Amino acid sequence: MNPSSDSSPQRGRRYHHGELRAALIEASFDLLAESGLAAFSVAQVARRLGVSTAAPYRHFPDRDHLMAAVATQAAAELAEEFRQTAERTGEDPAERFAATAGAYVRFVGARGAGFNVIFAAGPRRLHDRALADAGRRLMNLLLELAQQATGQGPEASLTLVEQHVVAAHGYVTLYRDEFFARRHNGIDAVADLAVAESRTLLRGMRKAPAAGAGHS
Amino acid sequence: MNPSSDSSPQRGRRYHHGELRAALIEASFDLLAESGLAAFSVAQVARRLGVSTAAPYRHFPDRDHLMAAVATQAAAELAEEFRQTAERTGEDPAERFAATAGAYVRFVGARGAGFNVIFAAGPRRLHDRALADAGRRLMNLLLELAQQATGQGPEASLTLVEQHVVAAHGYVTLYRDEFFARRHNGIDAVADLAVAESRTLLRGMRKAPAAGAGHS
DNA sequence: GGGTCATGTAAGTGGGCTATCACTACGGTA
DNA sequence: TACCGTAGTGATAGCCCACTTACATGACCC
Repeated sequence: MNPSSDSSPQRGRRYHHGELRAALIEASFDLLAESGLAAFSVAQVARRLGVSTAAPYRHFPDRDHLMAAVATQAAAELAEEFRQTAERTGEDPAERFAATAGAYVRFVGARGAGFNVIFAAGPRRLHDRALADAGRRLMNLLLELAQQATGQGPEASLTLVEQHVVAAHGYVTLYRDEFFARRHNGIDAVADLAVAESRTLLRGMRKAPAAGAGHS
Repeated sequence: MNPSSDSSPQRGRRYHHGELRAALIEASFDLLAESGLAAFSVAQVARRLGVSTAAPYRHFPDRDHLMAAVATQAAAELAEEFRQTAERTGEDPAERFAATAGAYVRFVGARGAGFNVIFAAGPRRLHDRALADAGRRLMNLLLELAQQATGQGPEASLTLVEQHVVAAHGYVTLYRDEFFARRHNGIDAVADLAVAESRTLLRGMRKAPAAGAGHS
């Protein structure tokens, strides 16, 4: 009887997992994708890997440090996703920018982690340098794509990025809450809605580029 | 020693609270506003009222029924808020519609409950008639305002409502996650952003009214 | 004044969570 | 081959939660 056949671990690992740190982060993504941020727990992640609930604390001092590691990786993956999506989309800068909204929705659908995790309060309190840098790089990438789309400076483009991000994130969260249950089924349909919204935003902005928030 | 001076209850109530059901709903709003949906618990609500943790179960069979009552009231209050906001805003139907985005952000900031609560999975499983009706009325009101703003039929207007709602809700959630911490402080600034986004959406839609989600 | 019943309390059950502690298995190296 | 440090285990403390049960209170009605 090969021990690899009796339970969860692949390659017959028995006592030492070997790459538990990386496995914890990966399992965290799975848990987030399946159950959401509210249901996330260190114990669940450990159980999912078939390892004792104390094991994660060999690799992360506490829950927030694990979350920060997940968030940092999410930011990096998301940036790469945006880059590839823009590349794949073609030459039109407006379409390249809009396409990232769809990429965001699909990414969060598949990985469970988005801006809510990357900018979450817990990990943020740690002042984790790697996480802060990854978050900044992600936003800068979007800002760059937005500037190409608008042909305008960082100031006006930042407004567009915010609107874009907020809308995409709104679609994801309301999708998870089953707000769209009846009308649109499947993450791809919602991703298309987010892209459409981004296009609309850009059109509306071109029509009145000086529109800001400024009154009240 | 007057008993009214030793603890929380006003008017010297001792054993019977008298209007605990309504008080539980009201305290739930406070808790949601302060700590968010993830931190909501029946025990916290009870403690906040200075009442035993078993007391709520005299009025609600379980947690989800309390949440459903809160959600129903939130939907009704929100509808009233939208109506008053539109009224107060003036004659321009586009502005009347856009203004509801700001009202939504401010309402969720103050009361802690929005579409995430109204359409949450838990209460929805109860098939609560009052909640379902209140949610429908809320969406119909928005749809009506949107039709006046676009001058178009329900189909195209429904898309606008979705975009509008998603954006407003996105602003609220990312505001709570302190996404805007640096640039914009205060719920009013974020509310203005949501209004601006709604205006932009409407402009963009007028420019290309046939834009749907349709490709994938 | 006495009974009744809705509405409250105290105490407890069973469960999940974070995190710690003493201990153990194993891989690599002298 | 002996041993040592890394990376696991199991048990446990301390906390919070949802919900239940038996009992206490007091408002209202006769």
